[in-house]
Amino acid sequence: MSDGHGDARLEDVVDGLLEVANRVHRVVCSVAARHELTPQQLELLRMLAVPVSMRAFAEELSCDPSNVTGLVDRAERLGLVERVPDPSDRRVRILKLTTKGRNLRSTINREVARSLTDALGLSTDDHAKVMGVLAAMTPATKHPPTVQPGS
Amino acid sequence: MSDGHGDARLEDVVDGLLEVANRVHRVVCSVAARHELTPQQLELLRMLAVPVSMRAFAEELSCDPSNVTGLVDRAERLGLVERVPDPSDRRVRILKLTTKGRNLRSTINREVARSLTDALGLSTDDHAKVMGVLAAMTPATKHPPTVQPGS
DNA sequence: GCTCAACAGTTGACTCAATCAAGTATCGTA
DNA sequence: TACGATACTTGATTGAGTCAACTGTTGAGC
Repeated sequence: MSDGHGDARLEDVVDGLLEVANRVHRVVCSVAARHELTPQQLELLRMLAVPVSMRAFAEELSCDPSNVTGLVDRAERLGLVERVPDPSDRRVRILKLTTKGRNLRSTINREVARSLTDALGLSTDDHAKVMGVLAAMTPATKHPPTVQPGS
Repeated sequence: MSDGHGDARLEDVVDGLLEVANRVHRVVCSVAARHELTPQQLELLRMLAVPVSMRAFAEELSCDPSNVTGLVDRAERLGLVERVPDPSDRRVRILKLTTKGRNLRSTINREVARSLTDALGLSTDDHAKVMGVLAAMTPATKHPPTVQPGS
């Protein structure tokens, strides 16, 4: 009976956030499983909208570069990504989705959106309200591409 | 420039949700790491407010029971939980936090709350609004104890 | 031009998480 | 008492993640 949530306790907010994060994660896992991917491979697909170096990818994931090697090895074996040598620096490998990877990415993004709204019971009316709250939560983490379309 | 979020696109809502879930996860990982725990061990501590059987715990996690065996083995080795035989059914092991586990649980809950509000930039004023949205997202997943206090 | 430190990525060893299949012990019931 | 179902464990296997040590490449100083 949360009629007036004016008395929202911190503990409840925290529990709610962890609960929602949990549900989101399960949705991601189930969509991934449907395509015989691991959640990390799904995440990799989602993040590779734009090609990046292994290095940059490891930083986005805030994980060890050697972890990315393994991730990409497996994704490459599935034909989803490729390592393209960077002509301007022969140390660097650029990660790029293959055609198969791009197609799967679109499919998955659609399915995640659908499953997520479904699992969280988000009506279209809620979107604006949710976005308001989400926007307030993501202050400085907006990373717009910052790539020069020219070059 | 999200001035008017009346035109919130589904894609943005999904991205926002995944982003927030991601941040929440990182907060959990960092608090866990601070206490030399894995995120799963932290989750175990959080979930064991009330003792449950291995079986029930596996179901809450929706994972294989054998996974719980490993999880609990490691947590037990750290002195955080114990397996208590259920006198009414000798097949069953009840998972219970030790004193050390309970103490660590309180500490961690406090730290998660603090780090979470910090990482998401949640002012106290936001709590009510956030709770409103969260409550709307968690329709049927409220699992109140359902235990008979009388027994 | 040559040297050397810094950097990008990989490898190997290791731990944890997770799944599955098969096993042991216990329970309930016919 | 015998048997199927249940609770948990074990062993094998895969993926994810870390760390330390390695290979190649780059770039700056000399």
